[in-house]
Amino acid sequence: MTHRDPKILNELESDLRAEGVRITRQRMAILSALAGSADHPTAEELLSRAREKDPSVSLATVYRTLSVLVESGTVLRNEFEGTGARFELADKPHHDHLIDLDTGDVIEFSSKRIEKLQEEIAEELGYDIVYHRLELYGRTKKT
Amino acid sequence: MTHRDPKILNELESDLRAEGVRITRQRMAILSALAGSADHPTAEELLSRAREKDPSVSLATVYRTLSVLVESGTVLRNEFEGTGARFELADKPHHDHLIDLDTGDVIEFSSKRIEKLQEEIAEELGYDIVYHRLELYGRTKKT
DNA sequence: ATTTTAAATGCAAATCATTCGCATAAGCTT
DNA sequence: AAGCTTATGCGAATGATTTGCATTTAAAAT
Repeated sequence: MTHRDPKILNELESDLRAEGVRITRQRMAILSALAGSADHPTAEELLSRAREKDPSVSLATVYRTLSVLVESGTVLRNEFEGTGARFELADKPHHDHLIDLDTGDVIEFSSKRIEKLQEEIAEELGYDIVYHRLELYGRTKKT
Repeated sequence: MTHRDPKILNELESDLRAEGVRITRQRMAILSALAGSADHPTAEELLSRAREKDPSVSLATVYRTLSVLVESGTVLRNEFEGTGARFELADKPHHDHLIDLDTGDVIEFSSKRIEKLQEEIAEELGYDIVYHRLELYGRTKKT
């Protein structure tokens, strides 16, 4: 039912333990809910998915856990237009997003060339890029 | 005191009238406050700047006016990280933004090549881009 | 210029997403 | 198993933005 090998969960858990992050029932429920998500869920969506594994999880804990996971670099927070923040596991190489305006679907893509150009632009302006955000909003081409 | 030729205000006004937008004292105060801003003010900042011209302006009206102006394509709304939305007059050619993480300064830039690559990527994914958002977050290079 | 009519305004209350305070519960160290 | 420290759930607080409503006002009609 999950779209990822469950092995990743154990890895994530030990990585987090190694960083001194306490592993609680709720945190594991949230983490596995996220690992089992093929989309980019909101905190609210993650809450209901996590509750399937542990009904005691509260929304506040989802937010607090996500903060911890984002701090540790385990999770990425995206703020697309419209909805609240959307989260994803940071276990894939860097990518940007294309959002389907009709369905809300989020498609991942990446472009070495765009990244390179961004660096060049920042360089010319005398800046070092710490991070960036690139989102394309569009609709499927009518053929 | 303004960084733009005031001529633009009259143009904006007649364009808006032509679109059937009612011109009120408050709307003019907000519009001219924005035209006189060299930065990317928030609604709150715009409120205090507009109040210098017309003290009767309220925050609700700033928001309502900005909505109208965004709808009409006169104003662009940006949602950078951290603060609330920031606005700018849509009288310049398209550009993206680099945000200085230390000062909050917003620098505009544009890259034909990046735009082109975005189009190509969307094309490959079967999409037409309606709009996009590209923001670089960084700090000045230590020399 | 005055009336008319639909739309804009100010104010305060309502939303929405997210955060926080606090008393209780539960990890992790020994 | 005991103790210390951090995490949790709950509900209240926050911050940005929106909305309902009674009142004012811009622009159209007279």
